[in-house]
Amino acid sequence: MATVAQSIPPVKGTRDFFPEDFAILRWLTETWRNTSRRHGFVEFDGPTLEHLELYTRKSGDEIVEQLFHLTDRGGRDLALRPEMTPTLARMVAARLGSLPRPLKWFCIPRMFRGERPQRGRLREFVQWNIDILGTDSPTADAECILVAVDALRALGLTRDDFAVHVSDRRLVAAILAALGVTSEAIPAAFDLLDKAERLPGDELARRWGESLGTRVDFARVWDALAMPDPAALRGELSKSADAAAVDPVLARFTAVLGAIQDFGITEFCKFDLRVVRGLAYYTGVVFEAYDRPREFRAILGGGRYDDLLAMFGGKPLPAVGFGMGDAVLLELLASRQLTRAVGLEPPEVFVIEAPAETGVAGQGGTVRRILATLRRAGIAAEAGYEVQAVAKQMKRAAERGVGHVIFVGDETHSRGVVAVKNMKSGEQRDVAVDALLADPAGVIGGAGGV
RNA sequence: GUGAGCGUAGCUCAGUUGGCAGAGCACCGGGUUGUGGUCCCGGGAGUCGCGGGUUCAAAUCCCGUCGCUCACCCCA
Repeated sequence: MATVAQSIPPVKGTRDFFPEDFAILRWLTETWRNTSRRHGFVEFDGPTLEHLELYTRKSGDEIVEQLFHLTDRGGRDLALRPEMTPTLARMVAARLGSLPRPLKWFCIPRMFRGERPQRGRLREFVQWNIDILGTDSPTADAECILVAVDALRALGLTRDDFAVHVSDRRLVAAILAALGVTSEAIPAAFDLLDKAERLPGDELARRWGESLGTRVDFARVWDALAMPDPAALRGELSKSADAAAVDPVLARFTAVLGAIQDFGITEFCKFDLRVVRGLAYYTGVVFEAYDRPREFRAILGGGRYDDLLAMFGGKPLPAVGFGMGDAVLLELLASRQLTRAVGLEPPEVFVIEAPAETGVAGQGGTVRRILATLRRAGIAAEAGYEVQAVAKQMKRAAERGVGHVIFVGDETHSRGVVAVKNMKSGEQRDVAVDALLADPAGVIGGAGGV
């Protein structure tokens, strides 16, 4: 019987959004959208389908295994977009000369990844992207963090729920260098630091030794990165020959922290050099937000990527931004019972047609005229398709939570009136059909407010 | 691609020395023919994931298979 549902379920890692589910997703995306606008960002979008090469050029061929790729009839290799940055880079590069800078753009695309789903990771998901392009100001770095914090607060999360861990790759690199990691080995070190908390200790030590040799002890590095504030860097770097080279980086990072302070979100942030991000293209400040108990994966991640745009557009363009996916965030919000729904609001008015006495004409036509007039006037109105017992229809109206019920029945036939009932107060009065049709907003408003 | 756990009604699940498949929620109907969410009564619904084996008898035991979940790989 229900064989389709059984034999053709949703594709693994994708989700059916029933109205009550979609209402939660809408709440989330509209909060993202409103937050973006408050902070001066404009929305853009690009195609869901892109040339495969757009992704392989930056990341190499191995990424093909991790995305959905297909071939069109002309033999072109295409991919469902697994990330937004290449599309953004192309669009910006196309109009680089004419766009006023800086650019503050956001988007809320659906994205796809061809991997096995697991907790907080799906094959189709929604990700909010915030990017500021064309400025290397430390204020822009801090502003991205401000936007992220503001959105999470708008969703109901507090300083007890999450923290943004702020770091800078160049500072981490300086510490690694001071501890003896060669510059060639730094990318591999970043990669392992990014995985450090997910890998078992022995596996981590094995890979560390494999990539970096045994001369530099991982535990030593890990401890050094736990320093509580940037000032401690000087002590850590005192032995290093080129400690002075770090000063400009440190000064800029301090400026970012100062801007965070000015924005009033210091209590939501945490200095944490153990955050480096897995991607190779970050060039400076990087940050990730986590729930405080660290029960879930990272809620968001981002940072400065000053060299990436040049790879696509030819001309360099400094940039900073972050991405925040819906999967982990919705799990966190659900665990705090903070999820809300928008778009499921009940209609303001429910029109009930009472069964007519024998010999009296039905009032279906009047019901339909009232419905259409109310809706034209901007008042959401509903009615059943069949005439049922009034008690039954009242039950439906009450369950849906409508504000007003309009009764259409024999009095409508005999006296030209309907009864308008305010469901909250219980107050009910007769209103001429003509008056209702002439001024629906006045009647409904007058019956007890919208 | 690797490893572990789990598959019984739409949902959450119960169902052990193998013996006729159940509960709650949800849904639908009714509670004396024109006004409320509670409450009462009733109803539909499942090839117990699928296939094979053992047995007089399998949701239950054995083998296989598919699916889901979680972890790993990867993390944009």
